[in-house]
Amino acid sequence: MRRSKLDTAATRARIVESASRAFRANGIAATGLAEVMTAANLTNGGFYRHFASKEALVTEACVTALDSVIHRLSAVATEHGLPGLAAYYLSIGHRDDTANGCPLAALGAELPRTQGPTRAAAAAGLRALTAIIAATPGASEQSALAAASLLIGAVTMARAVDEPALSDAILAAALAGFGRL
Amino acid sequence: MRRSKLDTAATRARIVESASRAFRANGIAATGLAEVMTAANLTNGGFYRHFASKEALVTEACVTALDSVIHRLSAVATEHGLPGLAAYYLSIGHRDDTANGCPLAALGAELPRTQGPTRAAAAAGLRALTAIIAATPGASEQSALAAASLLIGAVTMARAVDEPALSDAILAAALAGFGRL
DNA sequence: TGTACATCAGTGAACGCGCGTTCACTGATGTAC
DNA sequence: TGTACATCAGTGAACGCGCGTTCACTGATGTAC
Repeated sequence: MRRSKLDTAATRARIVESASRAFRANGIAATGLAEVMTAANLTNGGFYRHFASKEALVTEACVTALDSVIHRLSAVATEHGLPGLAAYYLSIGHRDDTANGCPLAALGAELPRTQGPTRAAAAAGLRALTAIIAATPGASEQSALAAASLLIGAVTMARAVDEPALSDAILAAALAGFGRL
Repeated sequence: MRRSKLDTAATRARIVESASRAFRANGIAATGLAEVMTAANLTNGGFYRHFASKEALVTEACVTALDSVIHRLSAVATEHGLPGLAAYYLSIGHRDDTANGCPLAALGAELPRTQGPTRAAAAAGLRALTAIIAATPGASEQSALAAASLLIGAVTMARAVDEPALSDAILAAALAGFGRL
């Protein structure tokens, strides 16, 4: 039955939230809408009251995930400086919590195959991450872009390999390398 | 009808080759076996004469792609040194030819969700890339691991964003940063 | 070396299944008077 | 402010479709004598 505007907005937010975690954890193509809706305590059918298509949800889920992660990273950088930001991004906790981590690292290879708005959001997210890194006396925009790429590549690879020692070594090497960029 | 052992081996290689390109170009989850078989000039049904499952093909396709790319990168490094290697990996040509490029950059985010053998192959590939970079007087294993992560992250992001200027800037920034690692 | 037969690569149709999407229906919410 | 009715969020079943996989069949290849 019909719900209040407040309830409707809350439901929509719950779908986006659940999708944003599922996409990061299992990939966009491998995540079904039924799975997302079930995780949000809803049934399939209601989906299209909130979104025009799966792609529209993908865009919103990416935007939301990026907003949340950028906000968190920004707070860490303010409190602990650039070394703290790198340590946080390259932490074992971040590596092991793909579902709540940076979507650029979780979905990187899938982003080229998403639609325009999603890719634009990804670009904005990368710019934002770069801006956080560049907001330091002496840091150039260019070196910040390289540093951001290093963070994303390292976490992606740390998750890809199946040898714990190598995975840890990637994070440690990237942390050391981050200071040199 | 039955084929000669030579023909059979050639067919199998054709399937692996076609799969290795399709997986890199479109992702593993988004690539169907029918698509792979059609690209290899075969029909669906024959697939299981050569492979036990899609996952088995994924592993072989990754191994093959990694072998070929590592071999190419090794040759470039021998001929043009480390700067040449970085310039090659971070080239616009590599960025724009995902189907024939490095599978670590093309499939990075999908690798955590593949089976053991595929992830082991990815780890071996990353080690091989790191070894090529570390095979330079004065280069440490650790900085090579960070450098490899930078290359992979940069190409992944250069493909993800939809703004050509930003994409080019990522590659340029990574090339400059590579020298500092 | 020649013959008879078993093997098996490849075809093309079919299997069950889960996908994204649609729809008729319910009943509380929101709106118009 | 109270009433009558239109709206629409959510349900649950169904749609067509393409997926990975299986299978009966064909006929050239490989093998055994």
